[in-house]
Amino acid sequence: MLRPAYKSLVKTSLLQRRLISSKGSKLYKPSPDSTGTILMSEEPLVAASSSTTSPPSGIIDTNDFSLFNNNNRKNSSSNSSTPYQWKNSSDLDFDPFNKSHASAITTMTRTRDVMQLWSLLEACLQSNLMKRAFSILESLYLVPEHKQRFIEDYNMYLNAFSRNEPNFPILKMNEKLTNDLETNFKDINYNDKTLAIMIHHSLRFHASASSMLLKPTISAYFKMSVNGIREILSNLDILTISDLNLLVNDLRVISLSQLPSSVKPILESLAPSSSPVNNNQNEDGSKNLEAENNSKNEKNLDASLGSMKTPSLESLRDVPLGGSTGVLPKDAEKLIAVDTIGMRVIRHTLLGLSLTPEQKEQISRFKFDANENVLNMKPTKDGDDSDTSINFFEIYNSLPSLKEKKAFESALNTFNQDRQKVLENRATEAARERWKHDFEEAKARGDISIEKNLNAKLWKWYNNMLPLVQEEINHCKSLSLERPSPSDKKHLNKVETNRLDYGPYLTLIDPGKMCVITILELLKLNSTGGVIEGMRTARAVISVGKAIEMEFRSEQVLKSESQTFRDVNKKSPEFKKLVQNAKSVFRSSQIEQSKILWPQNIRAKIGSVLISMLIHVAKVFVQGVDPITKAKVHGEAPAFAHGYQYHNGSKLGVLKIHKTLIRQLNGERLIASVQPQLLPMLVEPKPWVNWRSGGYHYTQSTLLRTKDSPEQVAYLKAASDNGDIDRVYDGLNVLGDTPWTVNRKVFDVVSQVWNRGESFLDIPSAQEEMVLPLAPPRNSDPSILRAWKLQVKTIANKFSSDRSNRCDTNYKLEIARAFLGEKLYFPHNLDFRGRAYPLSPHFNHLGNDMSRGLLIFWHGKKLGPSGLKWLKIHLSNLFGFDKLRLEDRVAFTESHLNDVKDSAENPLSGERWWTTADKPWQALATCFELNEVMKMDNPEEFISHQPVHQDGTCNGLQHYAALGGDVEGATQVNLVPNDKPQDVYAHVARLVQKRLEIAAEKGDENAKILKDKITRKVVKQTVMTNVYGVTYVGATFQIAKQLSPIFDDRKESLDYSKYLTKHVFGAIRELFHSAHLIQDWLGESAKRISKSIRLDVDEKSFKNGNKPDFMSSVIWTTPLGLPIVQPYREESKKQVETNLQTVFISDPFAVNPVNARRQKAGLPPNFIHSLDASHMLLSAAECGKQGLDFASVHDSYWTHASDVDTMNVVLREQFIKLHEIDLVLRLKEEFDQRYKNYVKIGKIKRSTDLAQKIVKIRKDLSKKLGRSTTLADEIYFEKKRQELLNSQLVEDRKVGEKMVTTVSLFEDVNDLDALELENGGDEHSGSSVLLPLRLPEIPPKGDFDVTVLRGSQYFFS
Amino acid sequence: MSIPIPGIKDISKLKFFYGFKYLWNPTVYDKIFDKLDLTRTYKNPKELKVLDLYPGVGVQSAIFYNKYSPKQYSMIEKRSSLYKFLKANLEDSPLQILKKDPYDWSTYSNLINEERIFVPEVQPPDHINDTFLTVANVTGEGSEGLIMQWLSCIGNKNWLYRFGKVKMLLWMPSTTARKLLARPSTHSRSKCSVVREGFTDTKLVAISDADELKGFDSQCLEEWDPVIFSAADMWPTKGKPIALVEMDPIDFDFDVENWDYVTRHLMILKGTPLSTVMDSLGHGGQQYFNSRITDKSLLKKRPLDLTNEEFIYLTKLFTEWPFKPDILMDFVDMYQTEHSG
DNA sequence: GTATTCTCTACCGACAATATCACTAACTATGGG
DNA sequence: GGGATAGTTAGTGATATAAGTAATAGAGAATAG
Repeated sequence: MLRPAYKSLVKTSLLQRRLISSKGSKLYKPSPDSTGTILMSEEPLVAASSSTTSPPSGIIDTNDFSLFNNNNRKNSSSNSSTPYQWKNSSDLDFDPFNKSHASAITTMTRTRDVMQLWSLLEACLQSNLMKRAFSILESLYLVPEHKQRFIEDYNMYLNAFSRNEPNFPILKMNEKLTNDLETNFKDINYNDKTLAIMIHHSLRFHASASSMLLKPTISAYFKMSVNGIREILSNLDILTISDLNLLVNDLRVISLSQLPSSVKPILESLAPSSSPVNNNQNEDGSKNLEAENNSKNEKNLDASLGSMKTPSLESLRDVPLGGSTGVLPKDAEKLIAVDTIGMRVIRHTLLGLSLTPEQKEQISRFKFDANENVLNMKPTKDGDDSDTSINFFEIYNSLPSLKEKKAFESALNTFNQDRQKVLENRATEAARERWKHDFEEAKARGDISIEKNLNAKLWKWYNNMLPLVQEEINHCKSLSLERPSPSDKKHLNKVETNRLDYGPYLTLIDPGKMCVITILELLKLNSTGGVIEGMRTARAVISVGKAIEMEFRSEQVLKSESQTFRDVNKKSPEFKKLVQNAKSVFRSSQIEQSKILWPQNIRAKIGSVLISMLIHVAKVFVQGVDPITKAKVHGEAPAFAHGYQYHNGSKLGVLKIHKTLIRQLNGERLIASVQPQLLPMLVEPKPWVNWRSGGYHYTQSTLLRTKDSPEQVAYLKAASDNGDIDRVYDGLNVLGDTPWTVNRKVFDVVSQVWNRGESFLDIPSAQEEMVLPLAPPRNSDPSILRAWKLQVKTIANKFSSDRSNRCDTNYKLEIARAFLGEKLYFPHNLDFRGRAYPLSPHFNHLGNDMSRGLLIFWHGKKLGPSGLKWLKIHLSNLFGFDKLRLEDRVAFTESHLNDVKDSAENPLSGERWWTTADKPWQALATCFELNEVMKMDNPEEFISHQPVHQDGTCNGLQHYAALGGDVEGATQVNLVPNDKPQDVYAHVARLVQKRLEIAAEKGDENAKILKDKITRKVVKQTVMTNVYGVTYVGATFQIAKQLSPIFDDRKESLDYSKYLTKHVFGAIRELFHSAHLIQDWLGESAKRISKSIRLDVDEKSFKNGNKPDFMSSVIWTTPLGLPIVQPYREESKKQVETNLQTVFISDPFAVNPVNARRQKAGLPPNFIHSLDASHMLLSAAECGKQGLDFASVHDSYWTHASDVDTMNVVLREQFIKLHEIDLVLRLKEEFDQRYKNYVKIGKIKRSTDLAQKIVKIRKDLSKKLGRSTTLADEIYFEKKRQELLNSQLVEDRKVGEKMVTTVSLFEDVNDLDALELENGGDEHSGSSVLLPLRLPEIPPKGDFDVTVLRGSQYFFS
Repeated sequence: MSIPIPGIKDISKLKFFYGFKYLWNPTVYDKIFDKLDLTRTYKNPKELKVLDLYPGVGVQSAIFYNKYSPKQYSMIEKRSSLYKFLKANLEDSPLQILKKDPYDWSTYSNLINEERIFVPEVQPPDHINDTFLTVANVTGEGSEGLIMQWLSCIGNKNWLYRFGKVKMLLWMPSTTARKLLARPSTHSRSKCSVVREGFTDTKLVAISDADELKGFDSQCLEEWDPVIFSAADMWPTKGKPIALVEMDPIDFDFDVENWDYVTRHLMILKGTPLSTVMDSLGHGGQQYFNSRITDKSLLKKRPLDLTNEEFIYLTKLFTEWPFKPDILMDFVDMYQTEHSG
């Protein structure tokens, strides 16, 4: 049958029409009259005004939930302590807390340009392209909205200028500043940072050419201070420690107390033994500044320093003062390696512990040099490991006393701090070194070895690529020098024009590093994106670009860090700690400052330039057969090739990797290509203190994984700056602080299996070639040819997915190997709903069963009285028996003790009982422990490292039941105490069975056939996904998959599935009726919100006066204060030209209408997930407080066996706390408040009075305007009215009150629902009008008392 | 006895189908059949069997039958309303109406092999089959793929082309006709026009919009001298213009699979000269072809400029390439499913 | 005012079509007064 | 030197691409009328 056209043709054309719809393009050039407020994207799009005016109140700032205790729905809205922070502030602005939609449209347009300029400015300054930088400044100056923040950009420039021209005399510098600010940038005033730069410059100039002017000049600058001297001094990114030392100890123009607290201890220790004379003198003058200057960071540091002992003067006496300021380090890398002090001390500390002679021997031999011992990444043969590295975990475990353990950990931590730094900063160099090493070794053995050894080959590529990159950089540099102004593009060919775009960025990073990164990225991307032997070009260029940017960022942090602290030589570990701490605070602030991200198109361009160079140089030796002579032919071919593939008529750019290389990659250990910056950490992650500071030390990450949505960032930043989400940080920091180590026993088993190359559990086997069926003759029937093609495709896809699967396992394994015996941490951040994920990809506890099996807690805890029981239960759970009574689960394990023993002692050669588990690797890990326990006389003394899980039974439904107060639902998901756990899936299966039986009796054929085939498994997935709003069609597929083994015919199986799905849906709806009411309410609310219009939307943005673009996304606040913004909007993608091809990437700055459908479908699951995330974070924080090691996989909470009881209490209490108030009601109130003055388009009966009045207004208006009115006009007038009503002037308000608009008419209407016509009602006489947005009434709450779950042992089990 | 031809009044009552259009004006049909001069090929129309795919309302079918009175005239129409319409109009006529799906390959094997309702004669490839003619209307917007598949069937000598060189009279959107008939070095030159060149001798017979002619090669137009009619002569009158082409299979002798790969990949960068574009055929392609192409002026051409002869030449070189890529693996897997219960 | 046409298709982590041509606005260069 | 005009180019929008619609089909929303 001919298919309708829309599927293929119209679909694409529509997509295209949308992406190029006039909106997107017009935004680049905002109309000159659009004068929005200043809202750059890094500025709070959310009410800056409200956060400053409204006192922190409500749930966000209160540390307990007492304010939540209002269980009475009717009362709570009038309660003065409202649950959301913004309620108090709504009197200023007519809608104070949401500037993101409408204003964004006018302001974001320019934001985009500014962002691009910024990023270019930063790049130019780093590359010392001062002229071009200055011209960018001039452009930025012209953006009116940007004026307020312009001084920051100027400071950036001035600082670079000073750095570039250290010998620019003090007076001349002053002249320049004056000139710039008085003539070039008239409207701009300096700030304290400007002064800091001037002071720094003066000091430096003085150091090389001593000047009489120094002291008076500096004093003058201090006097010019805008916000006080402390403010100037807080610019640690400008003023170095030696600057401060000069100021405090030599020139004595300032006192110690004026310094930022993070560096005070250092300066104190640097001071001459007689305390500074002028301490008191200045203190008075700066006292009033102290209060306002206390930034959060300082507070934080104070806390951490408070517990630290200040170093005695004794130990610091020989620290040289940073007297000479010398030339700036051009090459920051050199500075990195210096940091090896104190390692002897560590060794001494360690040797002082009770160790076996072997351990002592090991430690004496071990070089405590972070640079040489980053991780065990050397591709040595198995078994060699012990020679070069230490198993810290074993030593730690063998230490007898707690005291010694503490000492050991402390020493290890000091060592690891350095290693972490190296790991994050020097990893590319490490890779390069390894390649070189292997190359030289191979070379000694002859040419063939080089070809055989992957690393040697990479070294060759690297060497060939490097000159190309250098040449390109030179091109870029000379081009930039020739053409300082970016707009001056004449006489340039295409290549050069492009070069002008990416040049400033490309020159930022060491060419060698870029080569390494490019090579590593491409190897990593092998077999991704559905490409058989290669990857998608688009993905490749962006990944490389991103990796380069990431490298740049961490280099930046490192550079400024070493500049500020460069004169501080560390002698004692105590002092070192001091510096380490000051540095970490410093890093936080630095990372935070680097606000500018490279534009996506730049990333793509850079990536493509590098990749095309690699393609050019990377060669492999290949063998082939000459088709004519049949002779074997050898030759050299490019390792990578750029080409295209089609999919459904769409082109797809691909980078193919040569078969030869692929084969080699499959046999290699891939550790060399893991992105080193994102490995697990060796030390505790930097705690989260604000939205973009936390996690890795040098690598920037943000708290939330935003989907390129400025809106999300804006709300997050506002909340973060407001201090509203500190409790989120608390929970997240607990997760990050849990130390882990690799389970050596499990690792050994995995490793054995892996090396055999056979398929085992979910590890696919290592296949060399795929076997394809013989092609049918060409003139066979088309259907036969097609079937064969399909077959080939399926086989190839299976092959390819197996390979990428194996590759993934390879990564996991190699990371695990690298961390054998190490103490490791997983820094976490959140997805946009607030769920926590580890930042490090590949290998973490959220991974598959194998990853989880490979991880155990670093800390061991004695099993104690209940630990053994939980360990046994855990094993039973892992075998899938998680719906038995606890005692039955214990019994299960006890009945299999022999199997446990066999599994632990002969995991591969024995009966392999463990492989029959649901989660075999974790089961194996547990068997290992249980087997050890059984050897003990007193099991309670056994020290356990195994995480034991407690999982919520259908956690989503648990939250729904609590929300709806639904007794029946609550019972089903174990919120109600019961002597045995309820099994939802089994129960649904029974219900379906019952329905089928009834239907069968009525003679339903389908029911007769299906009725005995309903198992728990058939319905499980559908019940689970039902919470996520699975559709009828989707569920049918799921069920069909389960049913397919029963029916031979696929078509038949699908037909039955369709039938069955109806019953399953019916059964679920019946069982969780209340949950569905809430789901429906959430969906309906989301729909209405995303179809609503903000009044202050620029009425000009109505293209068609009656059809506005809907811009409001659904936004809410979690109980922890985290603002959630659903990011679902229409996509707008653009083609961006790169060296290789154009790539199609989304434009992150475009402001697009919301995708109402996704908003609606997403709210129910997202809201629930935001709640389970809150529950988890609350539990994490509390567990952390109680000293537990805690980890989680969303709704599965992990801790030591001995602590399970404690954790169980905590998580129940937190759940109760969470649900003590009516969260649905709270959500509705928040919506009502947030979307207060929004309107929607609806229909009312034309015959009503109201409709008549509206018609009259329209008529009058139409006469006045001389044209027919539109809804846009009505919005305009209503907006005017609202403005008047909110005016400061009484007269205005009076005018506003008298004003009648089509919207104001509805103010007197109480029952909007009665008035409004439903869609498609049989009334033909409805007329479209603007109605105030009203949300549906929330469904009634049942009687379930959430506190009863205190007693439910199967709530989580 | 002649078969009644449905008039515009009758057919305009039917709703339309995704851009499916047809000429209804009998006078234009007269011109078209004059132009086609089918008796040149079918010397003895009484022996002719005609397979009419998507006959629509059957205007053309009726006119054809009245003109030539073939031995068998079978219409295959799946769409219910049209099928009913045909049934009602041609109830007692010798025209055969079958409610089958022309899109489905199995329709033909049933018709020919199993049910033996329509059994054409196999004829040797030295001439156009003179007892079997296919007529089709594939003017629907989404059905271009079907035409392309039929074309590739000519290359495979399967489907209806196992009966020899079977002529086809094919209605299609004029944009499709333009693509198919594009000559080298023209904007519209694309892979499918190379395919057309490789497997068929195709002529434009009629077109519904004079404006459309500017998209075609003027020299060819002179030769074809197509019948031009107006939008008013077709139904529905609005919508994109349509064209009728006459498609005769020709002899060819080259490695179709490799040729397919080479043309497909080269035509992606159809504006890039062969001196740089060959790398997109596989690892080291440029180097290899540089060494093999003797006529260096060929390297200056763009894929767009190449005749099929030249593509065949490149294909020959390609098949002789020791390191040529696996042409079977030329696809991506977009739908890896993850997550199971 | 209804009927046809189009668009999805369970949430999150997650990760993406591209080449070419026509057209236009904006800018550059030119040659003549 | 100024203004007009031809020529150039950057940027955007439109369209074609492959060729059994991936396994699938019915509901609900958007749009045309």
